[in-house]
Amino acid sequence: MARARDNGHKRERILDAAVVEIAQHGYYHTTVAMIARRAGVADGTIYLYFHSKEEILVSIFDRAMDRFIAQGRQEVEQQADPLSKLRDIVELHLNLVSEDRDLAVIFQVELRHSLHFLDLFSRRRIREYLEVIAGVVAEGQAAGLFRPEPEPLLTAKAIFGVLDEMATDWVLSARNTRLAGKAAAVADLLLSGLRA
Amino acid sequence: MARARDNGHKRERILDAAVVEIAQHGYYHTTVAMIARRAGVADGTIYLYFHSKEEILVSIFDRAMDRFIAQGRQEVEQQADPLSKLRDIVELHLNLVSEDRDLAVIFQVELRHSLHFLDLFSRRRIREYLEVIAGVVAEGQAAGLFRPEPEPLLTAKAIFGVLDEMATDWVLSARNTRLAGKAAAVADLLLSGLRA
Amino acid sequence: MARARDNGHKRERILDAAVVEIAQHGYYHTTVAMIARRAGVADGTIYLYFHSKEEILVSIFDRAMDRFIAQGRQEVEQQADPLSKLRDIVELHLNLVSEDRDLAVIFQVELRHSLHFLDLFSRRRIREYLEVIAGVVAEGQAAGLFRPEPEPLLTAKAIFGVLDEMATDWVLSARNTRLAGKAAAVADLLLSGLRA
Amino acid sequence: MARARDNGHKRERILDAAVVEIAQHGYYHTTVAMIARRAGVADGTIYLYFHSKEEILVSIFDRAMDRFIAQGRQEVEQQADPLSKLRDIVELHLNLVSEDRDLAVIFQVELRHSLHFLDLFSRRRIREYLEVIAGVVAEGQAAGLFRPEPEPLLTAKAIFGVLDEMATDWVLSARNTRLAGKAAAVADLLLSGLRA
DNA sequence: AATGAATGAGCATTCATTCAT
DNA sequence: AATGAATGAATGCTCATTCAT
Repeated sequence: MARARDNGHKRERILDAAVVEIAQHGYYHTTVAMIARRAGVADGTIYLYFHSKEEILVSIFDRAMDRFIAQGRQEVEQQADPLSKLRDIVELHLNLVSEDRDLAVIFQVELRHSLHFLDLFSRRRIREYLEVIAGVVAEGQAAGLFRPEPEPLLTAKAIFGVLDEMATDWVLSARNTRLAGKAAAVADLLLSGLRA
Repeated sequence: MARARDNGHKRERILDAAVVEIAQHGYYHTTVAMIARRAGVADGTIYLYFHSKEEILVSIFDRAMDRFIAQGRQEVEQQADPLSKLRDIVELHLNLVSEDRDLAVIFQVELRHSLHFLDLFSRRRIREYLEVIAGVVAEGQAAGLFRPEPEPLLTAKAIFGVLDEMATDWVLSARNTRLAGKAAAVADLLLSGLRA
Repeated sequence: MARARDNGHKRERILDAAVVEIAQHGYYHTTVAMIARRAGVADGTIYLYFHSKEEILVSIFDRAMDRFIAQGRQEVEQQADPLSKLRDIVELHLNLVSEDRDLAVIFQVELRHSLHFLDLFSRRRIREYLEVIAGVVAEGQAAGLFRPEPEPLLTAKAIFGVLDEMATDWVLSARNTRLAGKAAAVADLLLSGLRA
Repeated sequence: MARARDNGHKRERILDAAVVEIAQHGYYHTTVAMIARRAGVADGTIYLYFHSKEEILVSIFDRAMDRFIAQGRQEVEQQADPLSKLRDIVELHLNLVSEDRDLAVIFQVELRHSLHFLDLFSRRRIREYLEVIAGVVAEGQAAGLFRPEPEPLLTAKAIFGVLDEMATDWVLSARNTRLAGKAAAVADLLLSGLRA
């Protein structure tokens, strides 16, 4: 069990190291050796935990999305009102992004690398996330709180698009901007377009 | 003059070839030799027109943005009413994206590659585009047609975010979806959130 | 320890292979792949032991100069008489050159390649060698055995020039000439000019 | 005839440009385009006057050796006394070298490039030069002015070696040294070893 | 499990030379 | 004679991955 925990630790350490290196140098300019050095393991050791360099990227994405979606579902369950749910999702999204700039860089920039990658992996998980949002939209429409015309999934994509653009804009802008501080304004903008 | 036209042609042919290859294989998996072969020139010829492989990517972006912004400004000038202007921008954006799928792949996926690239080049040009949109928003607010609270630039980013997400979604989805067909719905969604 | 010996071996094997290839084809026409093939290692392995192709050339020079200067100093210490010392230096120089023709080719021809290289590396080491000779000249002058007028360093350069020209002449001439056999005549020539 | 003179001029201009560029950047780092630009002609024009880049180097050498040997022979003929003849050769050699530093760099450094080149071309011409010197030595021995033992050709090589080393030393040293100023000392050194 | 030396496929770029104009 | 655009062969170096220890 101590051994198992060590391994867990080592896998995590490798992922943590990869996040820092990839955020700083970009996926293609980060070598496996750089990740190994930062993680404090030998190059070959990486391959005991991951099959390839690409799998490291996928794992970073998966680990983060697990946390992301779990937190999103939790928020949604804690609130009764669809309006508050949406407001909370906006806040959560922008908070999570601004909490870990390195991770944000990877999500907003590095994961867009390859059509292949986006296609196979991330899109499937993002669809999960979109469906959480779409559920809230449908719920609000059913309750007569939101305008009934917009299609929930299209609306969810629009909401995600706005949040994603804010995140990218923040990642690419000067460091001192507060992303989280814009959450209220963004939520207002989105809700005013939805309200019945 | 024949020479000048030939050279223009050759540069264009190289860019056209690069668009196809990069859309298909991604920037890092596209070799200069592949671009040269498709353009029907020798490898070395590429370097008579571009200093480096990266400059090809920048040039693809610049050439497209020139056309994009020019058409955007033209549409904006042709319409008097801010509501119609926004509707036209939405339509134009989605139309241009769906007109050339390879170029769209490059814009929605490949150009997001590197923080460095986004930082130095594309962000500056995208800012120009954002300002065209923000101008329309401010105009609509001044005319009392749009709600006065939302900050024009933030709103422009939100609008761009929605359009960009639609474009990415289309690029990553099955081919037979009609992106242009969604323009009306998207425009409604955006305008309903803005109207006073 | 076996590992350490192996590594030493591998580095030496690469240098040995480089001497043969560069002597035969010249530095610029010797590819790293050629050196690797002869050394029996993969191309990439070269770069575990040397940072660049140029560093291989520098290392050949350094390895040889270390041996050369050490042997020169040893000879000088073993003899008491400045006349015998000079005679021994002449003999040693011409012997060492004629012992390894490939190495001689590199010293007499390939290392003269670039002003930059000569400037930075070889000249500094050659200066060490010149000073050993100049020391003997000064010693002979102090003992009244050599004419007092000639400046020791100028004289050392003259002696080195004669030896170097003999070496180059031998390297560029037909193979069957015996360079070492000329040592006595050369020594006589040099000493007759120095003797008081 | 005007045309012929122009061509002569153009060939000379190309050689002059090549001397400057090769002295500054080395043979392998000088491109044909660089030479063409400095000479004020198109790249292709070079090939109307020279078959290859290497032929330019050969031609630089030949042009200089023609002048060199001619002047050497002239000096030798003007003097009656073998001692004065040798003294003049030393002076001429060092003067010519120090008159054109770029050319000197090429002679002392760049021409040592390749065994092939030294072998085929320069050695033959240098042999001519050595024979002029050897002739003077033999003449001095016949007249009883020089010691009879040293073989004239060996002695000529030794003399050439000394002069060549002085030249290389000057080329590689700081610029302000006066090479010509050392001629007297060098001549003394050489003659003291020869005199009967 | 862990290591890290070794591998070798892969690629952007340069530049001597040619040739249509 | 002169041009200079076009060619394409050639090569140093990197780095993901393997495997003997």
